[in-house]
Formats: sequence, structure tokens, C-alpha cells
Amino acid sequence: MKEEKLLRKILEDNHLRITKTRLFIFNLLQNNEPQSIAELVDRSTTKVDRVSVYRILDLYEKLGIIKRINIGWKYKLELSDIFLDHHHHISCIGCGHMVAIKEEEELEDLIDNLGKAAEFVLTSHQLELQGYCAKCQKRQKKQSAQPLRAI
Amino acid sequence: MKEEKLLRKILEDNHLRITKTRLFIFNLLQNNEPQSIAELVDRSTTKVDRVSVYRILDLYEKLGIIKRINIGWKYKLELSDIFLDHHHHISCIGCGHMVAIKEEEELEDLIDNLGKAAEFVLTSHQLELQGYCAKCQKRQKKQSAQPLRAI
DNA sequence: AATGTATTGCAATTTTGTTGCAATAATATA
DNA sequence: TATATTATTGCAACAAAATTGCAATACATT
Ligand SMILES: [Mn+2]
Ligand SMILES: [Mn+2]
Ligand SMILES: [Zn+2]
Ligand SMILES: [Zn+2]
Repeated sequence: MKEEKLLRKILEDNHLRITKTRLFIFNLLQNNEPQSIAELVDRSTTKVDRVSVYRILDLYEKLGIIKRINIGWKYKLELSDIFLDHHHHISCIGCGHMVAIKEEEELEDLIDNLGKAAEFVLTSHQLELQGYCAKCQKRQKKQSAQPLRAI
Repeated sequence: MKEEKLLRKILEDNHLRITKTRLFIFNLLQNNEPQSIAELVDRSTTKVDRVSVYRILDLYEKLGIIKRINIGWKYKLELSDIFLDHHHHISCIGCGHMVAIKEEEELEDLIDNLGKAAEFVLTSHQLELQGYCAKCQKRQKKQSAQPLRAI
């Protein structure tokens, strides 16, 4: 029960209370594969109210206790590979701009091998990168150089 | 307007009608970066009813005209890298089972380089693979060997 | 142009996520 | 250990996102 100890410490350090519901949700997170909120709500039902599940997950995300797999948007739609060649994306978390990464043989080969290693027959994959684009990097630098304005 | 021709052909081949709304949505998909449904609904408003946007997108997905970026689930939650080392996943579209892919230096390096090439400072990334696990491959083989049952 | 039918828009409904507030449970301290 | 303080929870009401049924409309076929 090493992980629960860390959870308790994080809550404590943040002057937050260690409650049954918070432990219950943490337990669900520990003992299952990555889950959707719907799944978590399902597994909590009778024990914990829907609303509390949402609130605890929000909190855990803020505290860095959990992370989303596929963050930023639920999903986006684009024309399929019939129309567009297979590619991936980098999106800027500053300005939202999205850049296509053209097909990279090395990357695709690597992915194939990961599939083989796990004895899977692969049918699809997604790779998405996030960060700050050149423009937003400059802007950030400029802003942080600016003296703080008194309120 | 080469792409529109292909769209028309696909619709035709499937005995589906070529309508103004369907062309309009296709046009939106062609002329924008990957979009969320909300964005598409927004851009369609006044021209097309929300409901029709949903229905056309469903159809286009079935026909393979569009694809989702981050498919399968909206997002799932798991414990963050404080608790678990950075890793990616393969999930089986047959049985839903998910397998963790342990950190691969080669892969992570490659991703770093993609960021540099685009002049991005990367903050996060997701790689998710889908396919059939060893078990499901066997099961499928067995099933397809079975003779079809008369209705 | 007239006909048959797939497609669309509208209204109603369901599902998912959020907010305000009073009841409850966790902590601090006496 | 009992009591006081206040963060957390559940409930009810609300808002937003997605789905469904059905009648009006637009497309394709003749
Ligand atoms: Mn793209
Ligand atoms: Mn994982
Ligand atoms: Zn940017
Ligand atoms: Zn499987």
C-alpha cells in the first residue's frame, strides 16, 4: 500500500482531507486499466454520487495524481487516408495551431515493431504531440520579461 | 475538385444521395484543420441543423470518408507518472484488453526530434495503438473457419 | 414534370456535465 | 474523548451534448 501513502501525503501537503470517497476513487484508479469517466461513475454508483466523482477527478487532475490519455480535446475529425496521406500532428497549446507531421518511415517501423513485440496485429494508431510553437515561444519570452503590473 | 469527385463516387456506389448538406460538411472537412464536432456544428449553423451534422458525420465515418484522431474513447484516466512510469498503450479492439508499452528510448528520441523539426517545445505526447491481441487472433481464425449458418 | 423514397429539420428526450446549497464527515484543539 | 470548525459530500436544479421519432422536403429515377 505504498501508493496510498503517497496519495495521503499529497492530500495532506495541500491541506485537503483524506476521505472515504477520495480513497475509494483512488482505489478504482489503481485497480483498473485506464478508464473513462463513465466507467468510473459506473463503478462508483451506490458508493459515491456522480457529482463527487467528477469533483474528485477534477481535483486529482489538478494535483497531478491522474492524467488524461488523449488530452486537449475529446477527438477531432479529419478526412481519412483515402483523401489524405497517413500523418500525425503537433498542436500548440498556446494558440491552438496544428501542424501535420508527414509520414516518417522510421517512426512507422518502430510502431510496427511495438505491435509485434506484444503479439498484436495492428489496425491503427495515433500519435499526437503538444507543445509551444515558435511564435508562442517568442511571445512567452517577451511577456515574462515584462515587469509585473501592480494591481 | 478531385476530392469531391471521389466523395460523389463513394456516395453513388453506396446508393446514397448527393445532397447540398453532405457537400457542405465535406467542404468544411476539406478546408479546415482537424475539427471537433462542436466546431463543425458551429461552422454549419444557419446552413445545417445540428442533428444533420451528427448524422452526416456518423455516415462519413461508416463510409471511411473521415476518421477520428484519438479513436475508441473520448479519453481515459490513469494515474500519472508520479505513480506510473511514462508509457503508452496497445488496446485490443476485439476484447478491449489494454497492454502497457514500457518506455522505449528510441521512440521517445524520435518524438523529440519531430518536435525540434517543427520548432516546437514539446510538453506532452500520446501514442496509442489498436489491433487484435493474440487470443482474439486465434478466436477470429476459428470463427472464420466455421461454415455460415443459414438464417 | 411526376413519383417514390432517402434525407433533413424540428420537437421531444436522454445522457453527460455543472452549480448552489444544506447536511455530513473529517480534522484541530480543548 | 468530546466539541467546534469547516471542507466535503449528496441532492436538486440546471445547462450542454447527443439521440430518436416523425412529418416536411429534396433528390434521383422514370
Ligand atoms: Mn491531419
Ligand atoms: Mn497505462
Ligand atoms: Zn502557438
Ligand atoms: Zn483481444
